[in-house]
Amino acid sequence: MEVDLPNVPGQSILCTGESPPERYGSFNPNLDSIMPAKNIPSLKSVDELTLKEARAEHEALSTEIAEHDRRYYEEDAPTVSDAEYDTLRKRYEALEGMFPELKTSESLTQKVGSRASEKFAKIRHRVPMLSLANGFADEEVEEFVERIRRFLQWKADAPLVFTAEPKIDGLSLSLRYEKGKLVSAATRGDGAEGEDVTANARTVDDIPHVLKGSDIPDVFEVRGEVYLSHKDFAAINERQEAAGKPLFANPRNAAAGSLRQLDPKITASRPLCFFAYAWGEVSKMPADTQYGMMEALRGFGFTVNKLTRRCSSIAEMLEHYHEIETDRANLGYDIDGVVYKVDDLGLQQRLGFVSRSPRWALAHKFPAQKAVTVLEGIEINVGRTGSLNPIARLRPVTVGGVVVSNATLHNEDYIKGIGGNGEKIREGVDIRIGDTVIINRAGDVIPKVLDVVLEKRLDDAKPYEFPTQCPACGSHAVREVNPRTGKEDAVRRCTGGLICPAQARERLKHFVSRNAFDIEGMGEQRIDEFYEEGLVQRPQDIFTLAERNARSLKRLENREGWGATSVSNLFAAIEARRSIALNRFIFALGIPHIGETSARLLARHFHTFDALREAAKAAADPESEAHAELTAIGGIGPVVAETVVEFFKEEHNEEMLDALLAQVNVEPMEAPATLNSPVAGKTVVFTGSLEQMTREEAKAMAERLGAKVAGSVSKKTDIVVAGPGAGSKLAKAAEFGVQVMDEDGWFALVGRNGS
DNA sequence: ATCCCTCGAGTTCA
DNA sequence: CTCGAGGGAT
Repeated sequence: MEVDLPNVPGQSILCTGESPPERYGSFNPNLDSIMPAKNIPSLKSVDELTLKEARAEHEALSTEIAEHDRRYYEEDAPTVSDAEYDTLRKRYEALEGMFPELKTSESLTQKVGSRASEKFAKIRHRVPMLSLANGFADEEVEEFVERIRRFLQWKADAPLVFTAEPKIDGLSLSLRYEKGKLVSAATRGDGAEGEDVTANARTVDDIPHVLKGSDIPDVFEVRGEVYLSHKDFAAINERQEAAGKPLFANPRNAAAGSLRQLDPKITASRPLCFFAYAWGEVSKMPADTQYGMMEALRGFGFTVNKLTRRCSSIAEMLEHYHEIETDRANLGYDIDGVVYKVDDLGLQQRLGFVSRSPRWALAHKFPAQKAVTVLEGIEINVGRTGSLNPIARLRPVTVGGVVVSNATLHNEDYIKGIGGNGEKIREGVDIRIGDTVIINRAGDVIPKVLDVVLEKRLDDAKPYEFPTQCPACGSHAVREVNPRTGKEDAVRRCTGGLICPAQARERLKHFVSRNAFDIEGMGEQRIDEFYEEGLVQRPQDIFTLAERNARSLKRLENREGWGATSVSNLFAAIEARRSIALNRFIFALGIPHIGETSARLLARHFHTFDALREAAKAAADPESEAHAELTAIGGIGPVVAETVVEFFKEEHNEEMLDALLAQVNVEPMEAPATLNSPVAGKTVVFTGSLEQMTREEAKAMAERLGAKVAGSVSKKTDIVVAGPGAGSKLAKAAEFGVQVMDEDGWFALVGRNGS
């Protein structure tokens, strides 16, 4: 058996030109983290065109768009993604905006029946649609309940009631009713913003157009799951087959496909069902428990799942879980687990959220489907940070309706059968090429090698030798030793740094990615090509591309598959990003350990890029004030500070920054919007034992109000909330003259529930 | 010194 | 979605 080490280890994922599926955003109350860059700045290159050029481009676009429209409407076979279509359309409109004489009666913008600029309009959820924490083992349910008891400081014998209901495997939908009438329906989308599928939702029998009953809140957002029964799924697939159309892999895909039909008539012909189980914005709550809400929903005319129960102990929860599991095959629709929720809505509110899921709910999933296949090879990809990432190449196998041919192997130790904190496969069992392996899809998504079938191991199978040289540049690849713990890092990294082409490409991909510069049309493939051809090798090259192209003989327009339009689209996308928010800019640099969150922390603290840069350079001396300032930022510790310092020390980076800053405008970050609360922007320290709330609750509450919560008192502290038994911190507060109050004082200041 | 949580950086397929 | 590691609390 041979190992195929690819020369070019970059990713092999296809770039469709469409932006990748939305990654989850952060669902903290402040949603700025997931907001796209503000308004798109003017398309600069349009106003540089002469009328003659504009006319030519306008005409070309007109033909192209008309053709896409025809394909879309008449053949139902579009050849471009919606995103690409939109770019064309926007450019077209921009041209007309600049040269109104182009706007004749022949213009596509003047004709009716033109395709809407996007398939579905977006709807912003007033209350984000969150995901649930999940677990597989019974113990995880116990931990979940324990965690809640601890958080609430609930005594062991104090009653705590949960609801338990099947977790439907469909699509989440949010329905908005105003004065009892259905006004809109939106898919979950990324949780913050979904697609408007109102017309389609109206065709679902289980979704009432008007709520029943008398005491109906003015605003009621009902959430639940759209799904297809097994019977209807089979019928739809029969019809698809008869019509020679591709079959749906599973009921969930079929339901998704049906709901996202542009023509509601098609949706109407698919017998979709809907279970209600949650809510978003509600002007007046009809009940104060989860179970009560379910009953209320039924009263309003919704279908709620019959298997919803109230449970008052872990034993009851598990019993109901196993009951549902036993019944699973007979339900007639797909479920993938059981959801537990704290019944009391007051307690739900107290429990609040951890990152992006509620602390008061857990999805207890059924064991994931497994499959057996053969490990045909191990490939090594090189990441942006130089990490050597092993990928299992598998003999293709179907797991849960999807064909899987790759899976991650995590790192060297995982292959060797040495477990870190996470699970190892099995004590002392390593993974070898040619092995028969068991895989599943973790959380039904990411394929993972679970175990090796040792009985089937080939006699000549040898332990896999993890490369100690970078497959891309040949540099040494090492596992650094963590100076604190004296332990080796789990990942082996290429030491090639700037000379490693794989790292350079990955850094570029990061730079243009959605949460960084977000340059549309700069996908994996295009970066790879441009890099290869020497057109774009460093971030700053992106912004001089158009200029160089204009001078060069080897023009982009002459490349195969490139027309004037694709080139002007790309340039327009680049121009649109010449101005960028500070936090995005910092994130885009790809400094190790600086992700979205830390980038925002730095942006908020320094306000301008120059300030950050100055501070980082001054912090080269670990004894300096600047160094202390860095580590004083909450969330930035010694390791992260050091990495930032190192980044700005590097001469190549200096050069890159100078070149880049000559090309782009980094918008200073304004001081965080002062929330309308008495503690907004203040730094609060809680000390002593708190009697009316737990520390965690206090912290969550203060942060909700826009305050920063610190652990120790300094001269930057604004308020110290001291309970009984407060000691040194109280003394410090006196020393610095910081305002001190007790819990009652705190509540008097901010109100009982923190609103 | 050790826990717990959050974050970053990697990952699949359609 | 997962892991490992950093940061902060204990």
